[in-house]
Amino acid sequence: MAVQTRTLKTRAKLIEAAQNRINEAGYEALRVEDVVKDAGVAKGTFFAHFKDKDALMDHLIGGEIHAFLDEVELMEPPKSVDEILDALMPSFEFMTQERFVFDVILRHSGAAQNSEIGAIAQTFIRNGTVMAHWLAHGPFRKDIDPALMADGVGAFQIQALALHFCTAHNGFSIRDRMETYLNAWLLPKPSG
Amino acid sequence: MAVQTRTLKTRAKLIEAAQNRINEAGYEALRVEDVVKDAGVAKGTFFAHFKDKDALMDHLIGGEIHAFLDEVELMEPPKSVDEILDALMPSFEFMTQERFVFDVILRHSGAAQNSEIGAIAQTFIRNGTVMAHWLAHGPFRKDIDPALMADGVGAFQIQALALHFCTAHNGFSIRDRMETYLNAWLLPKPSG
DNA sequence: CTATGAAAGTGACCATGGTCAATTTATGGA
DNA sequence: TCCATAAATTGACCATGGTCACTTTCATAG
Repeated sequence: MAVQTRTLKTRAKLIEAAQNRINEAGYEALRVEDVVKDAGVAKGTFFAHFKDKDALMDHLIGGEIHAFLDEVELMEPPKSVDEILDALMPSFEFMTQERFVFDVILRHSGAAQNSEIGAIAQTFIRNGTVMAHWLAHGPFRKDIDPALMADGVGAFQIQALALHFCTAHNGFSIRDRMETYLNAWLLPKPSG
Repeated sequence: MAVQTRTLKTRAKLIEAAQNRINEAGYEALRVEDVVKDAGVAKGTFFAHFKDKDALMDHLIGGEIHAFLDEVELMEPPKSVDEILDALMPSFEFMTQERFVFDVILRHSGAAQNSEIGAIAQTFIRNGTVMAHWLAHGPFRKDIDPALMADGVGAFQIQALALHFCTAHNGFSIRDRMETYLNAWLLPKPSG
């Protein structure tokens, strides 16, 4: 049997309720119990729709990041590290709004450990694709595969975000740190 | 008043009980209730010694990693990417034994968000120090600060470990992936 | 040796995510 | 229209991490 309209409606109610709560009080404060109460369904229903609370978080946070990527994909390939940073900063802002959000992203960035790939993991893949295309067409090092370059940008992204939450490493903004990383990664000058 | 002997004994009992359980059934299966039962103390006592379960994990996992670093610090500075990998692999093995372990490490790698720095975060700092020293004295690129190089190695480490748990990225071993990363990061050849 | 205040320890209790046997609702065929 | 089956939903219940008012133990001043 195909999925019923009812199912889609319930799912929509759950997601809307969750989003509303998050808009009010942030991601960390979200409680499954509140969501099902607002959505007017039983607790068990929630878990029929989402494997666990984290799956909902993956869906919602992944959705936000996908929206940023929609913007990013419309851009011209950047011609400098600075232009790359301009493109990345909006999503960085989102990812650092709450430590909790970044933790969810971290947990899910390496893709689902088992089953199918989640929304956040998808954004990383999508990000890699866009980035590889950009890097292949920009004024950057040519000695390595653009996919590898993109992979590295992803790694430095995580690093910069992680250090942002680290009390020992303040004083540098994420953008400044990323700029240092990307210059060293994309524009190495080992001879000079 | 100074800390009492009693305190140290209780703490030791808790840690020993936890370590035994972990040796039996792994990190993920650890239950606070089991630990306090084995240690012969009340649940509340556990939380008087550790802020939360994660703090115990940080202590135990951080301890293991510190032991690897003890070995690493005795080594001669490596003369190639391959030798760096030889030095890193043992701890990689430990970090990938359980997805759960890697998640704990990820959560704590960026140092404590608030209060004082945890054991795992310390290992990252220590690792950075050793690595910077190595890189400064090895046949690697000279156009950037060794500390920055070390920082990058850390970022690629996380990336390689994360991808190891990603079903979409199998076929490459961690070591192979790290080798690719480190060659591109430490020995760039943008001209050729 | 005893009183006293601080440190350590206790366990009933709470918060919250997650499960599952039972129930209700939808769908398609006879 | 009615039945059989699958899908969807329910909510009591469980697992487990974490809290806190209270009790016990310790160290030291007098």
